[in-house]
Amino acid sequence: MESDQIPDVVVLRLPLYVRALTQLLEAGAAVVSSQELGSLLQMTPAQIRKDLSYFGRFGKQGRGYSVEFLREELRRILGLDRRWLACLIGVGRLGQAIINYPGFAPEGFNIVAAFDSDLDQVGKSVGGIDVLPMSELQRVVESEGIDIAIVAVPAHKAQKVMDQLVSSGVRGILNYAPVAPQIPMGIALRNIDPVLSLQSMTFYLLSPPDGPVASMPA
Amino acid sequence: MESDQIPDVVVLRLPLYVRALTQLLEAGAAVVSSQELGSLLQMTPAQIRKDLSYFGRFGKQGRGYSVEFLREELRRILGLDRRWLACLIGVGRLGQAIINYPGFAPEGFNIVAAFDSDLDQVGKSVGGIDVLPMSELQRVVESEGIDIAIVAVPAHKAQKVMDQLVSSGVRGILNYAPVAPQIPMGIALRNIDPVLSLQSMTFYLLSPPDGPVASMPA
DNA sequence: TAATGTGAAAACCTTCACAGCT
DNA sequence: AGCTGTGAAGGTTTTCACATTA
Repeated sequence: MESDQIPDVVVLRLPLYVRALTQLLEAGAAVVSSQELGSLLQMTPAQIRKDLSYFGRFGKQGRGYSVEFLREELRRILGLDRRWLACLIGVGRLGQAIINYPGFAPEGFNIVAAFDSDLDQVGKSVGGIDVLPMSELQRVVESEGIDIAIVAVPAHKAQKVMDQLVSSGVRGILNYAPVAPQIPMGIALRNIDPVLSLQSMTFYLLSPPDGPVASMPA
Repeated sequence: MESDQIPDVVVLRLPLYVRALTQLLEAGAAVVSSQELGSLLQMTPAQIRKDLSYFGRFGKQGRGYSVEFLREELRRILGLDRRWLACLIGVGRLGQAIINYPGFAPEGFNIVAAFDSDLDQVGKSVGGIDVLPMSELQRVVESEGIDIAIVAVPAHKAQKVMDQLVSSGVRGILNYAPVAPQIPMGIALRNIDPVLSLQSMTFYLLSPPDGPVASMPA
């Protein structure tokens, strides 16, 4: 065995810490305690300290954490200190909204290619990117060094696209199609599904609970 | 004390079951076992049976579950057997994509009003819906009986909007802004944040694990 | 026979509480 | 004096395994 496996839930929380630390940095804070960070994110200080302890010892006892240092470390751990190239599959309405979404590039995620199986779309330019046919997928993924694919195709085409992506060499998939894709081990998958979010939310709208109602932002 | 509290993770999975059952129904399946459902969703049969057992006894021993019956029951439990009215806050690029997204209405989620604090946007029609000023929020939420708000405003405006929504009487919030909102207990909150999803995914792209890499589709 | 429903066990995650460092 | 880092405790979720029943 090598180093202990990091719980998935912990990895899901690290980007939240990075975001909070970025805010603090912009606000001019030099040091932060787990207490403060916790109240900012509505989490317990103990959870934050425990999460960080999986990766090292970043704080100074009696003082807290250097905002800038901790932020840098977490960004390095998550691989956010470099650029990631992504391609988009499907340039319908949703795909176009994704390619024009201004939130990806500033965070280091660059959409550098777009594909569509509809030959009427191929050749068009969407958000400044030429739409290529699916037959070009593997070649472009390899030549450009694309790591991530963003899938915005109709549900009934999603599994086939996933299969093509996996064999093209993409290593991570951000899936917007409302399906539960079958993906081999070793490929990272994240699903974005607002309908699913609403459908679990309504449970709590029917029978308001006593306790707090919230969700992991993921 | 009344009936035992249902774990949140269980509620998050119910819509997945509903979706799989809908597919099975369309494929003409009359009966399904937890085994089959599990392989469709890449979950263990035991987990599915346990999840369902929180709500009742829906199966027949030796046979499995009636696809149609189980689907109906789960839809009733989640409150999906009725319409839900939603309003949209923020009609920028993202907001327009949301209002034009064709996936909500067929699932019973109807966006019936849109608001924006930018008075240049007010009065326009987006996706067939008139954009109203924020000052109209409370009146419209009450008169139309709106339960859910979808937030698509810039990060720096999000918390203020949340506060307005809470006092307007909305009971659930689907948040697309990249922030961790402070919300009082009793309001249901779901966050949609593709950047956060990518930022946790890259961890696994750096150091490919031995185990499977996946995420709750939420 | 075949698959559910469920207590009990195991695994996992969060919180506690305090030793130890600055 | 104050806050981290962390074993241990506590709580929650998943998995097991089998009695039960159609």
